[in-house]
Amino acid sequence: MADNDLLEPGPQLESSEDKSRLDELIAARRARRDEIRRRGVDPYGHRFVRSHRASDLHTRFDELVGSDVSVAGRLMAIRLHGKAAFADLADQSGKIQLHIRQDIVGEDNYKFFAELVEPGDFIGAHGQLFRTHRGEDSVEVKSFEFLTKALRPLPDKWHGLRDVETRYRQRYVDLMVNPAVREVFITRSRIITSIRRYLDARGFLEVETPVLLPLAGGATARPFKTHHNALDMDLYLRIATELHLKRLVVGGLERVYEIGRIFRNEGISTKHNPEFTSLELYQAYADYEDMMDLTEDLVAAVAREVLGTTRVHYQGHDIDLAPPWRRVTLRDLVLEHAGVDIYDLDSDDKAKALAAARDLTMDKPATVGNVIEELVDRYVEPFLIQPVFIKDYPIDISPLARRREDMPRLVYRFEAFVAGRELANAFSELNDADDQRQRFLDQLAKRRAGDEEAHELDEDYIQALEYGLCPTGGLGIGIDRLVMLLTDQPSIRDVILFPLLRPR
RNA sequence: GGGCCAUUAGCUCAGUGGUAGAGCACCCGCCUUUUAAGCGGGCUGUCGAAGGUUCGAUCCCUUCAUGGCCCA
Repeated sequence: MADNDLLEPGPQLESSEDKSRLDELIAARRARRDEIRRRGVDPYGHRFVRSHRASDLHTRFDELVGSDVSVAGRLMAIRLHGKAAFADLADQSGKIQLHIRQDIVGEDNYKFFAELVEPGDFIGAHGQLFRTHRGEDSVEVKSFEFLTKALRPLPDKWHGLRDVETRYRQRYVDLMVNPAVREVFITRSRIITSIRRYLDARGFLEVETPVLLPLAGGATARPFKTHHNALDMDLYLRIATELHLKRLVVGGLERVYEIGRIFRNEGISTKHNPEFTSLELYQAYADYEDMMDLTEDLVAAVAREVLGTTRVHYQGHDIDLAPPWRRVTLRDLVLEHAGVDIYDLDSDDKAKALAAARDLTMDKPATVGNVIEELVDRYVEPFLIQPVFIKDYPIDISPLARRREDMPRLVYRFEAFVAGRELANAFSELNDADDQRQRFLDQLAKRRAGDEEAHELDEDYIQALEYGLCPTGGLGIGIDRLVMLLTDQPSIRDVILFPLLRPR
């Protein structure tokens, strides 16, 4: 490369009267990119063969010191010292310091680096691993290749990017400058991999069921609506995978699961994003007690594999996910914390009276089930820090769960709570087609009474049950909440790469 | 849906009824083991948007936008 043709002073910019500071910074970087081209170097390189990742050079330093290594990444900082320079090179694994000496790389290359390479750019470097006087593992660069020019400046090297809105809107910037954020999403990926490994090892088959449906069922929620043009037909985005997965069990796939995106047309909060990821699994010949065993074992196994421990720290709480988890009936818990015996709530009128007496804020009709749920929200949830299974739910809020023979107003259903939040929901599946039809009809009645979230009647699902669904246990786990728990993140937006925001 | 808070340079943040500052980044110079490198010099703004009050508004008022927290 040529060593002449230095940049014009104050690179190329005449006046900045109608340009913002950012525009000037970008223009200056563009000018340096063009200068790189003039010197015969492609500012957008093609490939580079690495021998190691940055973190390898630290963890295997004793073994690698003195040998030649090749690393590539984004330059996060450059410290020029006259005829030598230090630079921090970041790849996904971490950072490694580069030392670039004019007497080693040559005057032309050194000038190229000092004048045209800046933080944000990608380079690949080759050289000998050593440790500086101050104890920093570094690569003494013998040669480097320019790989990609960054036209926009990086955020503050010390404070990083803090602005929450920018972090979500420009997650790529968040990821490049906030290593802890990167770590959360790497952990998220490992969690999901670990779940798959766990289930695959136990004979579960991963399947994919439709997202676009003529009717959205399987949960209590409002769906998103869309339209298919060729068929001129309204479609809904799924709000659960449940009904299709159980159809597969009817078909003879005895253990199935799906990890997939669910869409619910509801408010946004630190616990809710309109699209989120669920795990649902169904196991033939199992019941909800088996699902409890599976839930606690699965969560503990994932924690052990991903974190190396079942003891997690969540927002100031020390939580131990090791089985067995406490198992308690909903009745006992509500009695304990709210002083209400839900067995006495045998009519919607009584429920309504209780809601009024307790000043419960009901966003749904004050039915027995809804009032009990509200009692749990208000009086019980905040105390459920350690993992607990709450079992035996009211039938009217559990239209897909099998009825308890001994207490017909309850079903074989549990929810698992950890850190005050629902983590899992499971039941012994209702497999009596006629009972299921009646439950759907009851839901339709609720719909007519103004409950927009009540279930729709799914004729084809009933038909599937009529062919016979063997006794089956089913389980749903909110993946995002599990990730929040295992990464100690307070908001669901911190575990979703691109959370929904209003357009700018 | 309601309440509170925030929005100032590329980033992180101060600030005042009299037309705006710091650190980092950036630019110029010096510097061959630094690491928030250092030293010297320099540049940088639709103060979220629109109205209003005022001689004068980034500041006070209203509305709106976006985000955050809490409540529903």
